[in-house]
Amino acid sequence: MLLLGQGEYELLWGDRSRPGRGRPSGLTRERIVAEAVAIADAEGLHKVSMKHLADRLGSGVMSLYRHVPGKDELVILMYDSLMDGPPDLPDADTWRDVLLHWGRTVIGLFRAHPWAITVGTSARTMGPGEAGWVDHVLGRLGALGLPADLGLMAVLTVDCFALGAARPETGGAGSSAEFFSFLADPAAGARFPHLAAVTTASFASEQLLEDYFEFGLQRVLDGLEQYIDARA
Amino acid sequence: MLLLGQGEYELLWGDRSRPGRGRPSGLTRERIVAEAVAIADAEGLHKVSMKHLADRLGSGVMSLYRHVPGKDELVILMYDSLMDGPPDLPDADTWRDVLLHWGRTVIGLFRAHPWAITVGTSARTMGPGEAGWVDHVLGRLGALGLPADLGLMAVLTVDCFALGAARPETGGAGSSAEFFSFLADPAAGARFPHLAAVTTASFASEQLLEDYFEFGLQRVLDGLEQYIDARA
DNA sequence: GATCGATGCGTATGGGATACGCTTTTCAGC
DNA sequence: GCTGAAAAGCGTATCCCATACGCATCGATC
Repeated sequence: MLLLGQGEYELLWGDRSRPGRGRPSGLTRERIVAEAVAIADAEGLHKVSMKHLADRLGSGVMSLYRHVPGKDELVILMYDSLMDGPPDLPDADTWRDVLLHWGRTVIGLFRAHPWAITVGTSARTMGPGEAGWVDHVLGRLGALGLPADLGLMAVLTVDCFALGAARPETGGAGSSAEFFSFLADPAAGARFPHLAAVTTASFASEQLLEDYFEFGLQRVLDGLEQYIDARA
Repeated sequence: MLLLGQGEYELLWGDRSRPGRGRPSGLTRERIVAEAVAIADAEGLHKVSMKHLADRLGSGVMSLYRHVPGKDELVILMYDSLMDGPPDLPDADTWRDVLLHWGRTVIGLFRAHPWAITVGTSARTMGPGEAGWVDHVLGRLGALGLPADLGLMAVLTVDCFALGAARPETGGAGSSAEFFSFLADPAAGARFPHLAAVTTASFASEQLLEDYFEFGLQRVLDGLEQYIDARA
């Protein structure tokens, strides 16, 4: 099936129904996208080449282009496919807990698929998967009494924070020590006195640095709560 | 000058002094990096190719490799070079205002150099430029009475939010309308009822959606303030 | 069974990164 | 000044990648 519009909207939301005529396809967009995600998860996004992908699928390279307009579009579809189906959110009694679980789910997604971080920071059009996820949380938040427009702002805020905190390094252990490894050089300590002082102090409370996502998330929720309470 | 270690640490922090011997270089790493940044700013990161860059510099392609180990490393250097010199922060009387300006400065950087967003979400080692910026804010925060370790956590939190909010689309006008354009289709409205309800409501308070960075930043600062006050 | 329309895919093209090795240039030490 | 070590500059060749084009193939509809 050929895509007519070249915009992302057409790509993500366009009519994908097949006219009855013509040869039915063995390859499907879904298979292609799923395999590409598998490669990206296992070997990194830079290993997702049309050739490698076609080999895995047992097809010719150019066959892929019957189902996907190009490489860039494939990556966009890969991203949206990660959010196919509702997000796995535990039950909660307060909107604050819903947002807490939402934040953890979002960062969990990016930690499981680090290649998606890049896509998330550049996507321009919301796809059906992402729309489904957002719709789902908004439903939960609404049911717990959070006004609609505030709910959207809250979700966007938590989203932004989670996305920004999701740097690949965050996932690994001992990352902060590595991040600040340059301070081992005494000259660097003199060049960056405040930073050196701070990190020396902070290595005592190492926990904080390692868990800065949880720390920040709680702060974000505190801030949202304060704003929403003031509104009520 | 050839780089021995292939790690980012060596790249960013390694000894770059030149032994007296040998031909002095016309090209310098600084010139190369600066030109690459100029290309990325004007034409996008994907237009920064070794060939294009060499042409601009009036040199041969392979000459670049005498000063930079490879393309990936060049991009890392480009990123860090954006933070060469102290950040431009207005004077402020409270640590809250310092953090507010910090957040705006950081997102301003990413809005001015959208290609840097991708790098920021993947960088693993802090370079001298970034260290200088962080050291600078920490100095300001410390002078206004914020304890050192809390300052670092606060800066990291604001950083994460700014980075996550810095999607390229954020800069443009009318982006939220485009982002939700799929809701124009009545079928989508039925499929995503909560989202449809919310956005219909939200388009009344369009301001909020367009300025969600400012909104979120204030919430983050509220949350940090609450936590820090409770500590004191 | 003829036809139309879609699929599968081989080949060719143009670009990109970079390994290798040769040439050129400079300065340290004589 | 001369000489040679050391570093810079860079042309060539190689390999990988995305993708335009066109042809062969296949199935459902008529």
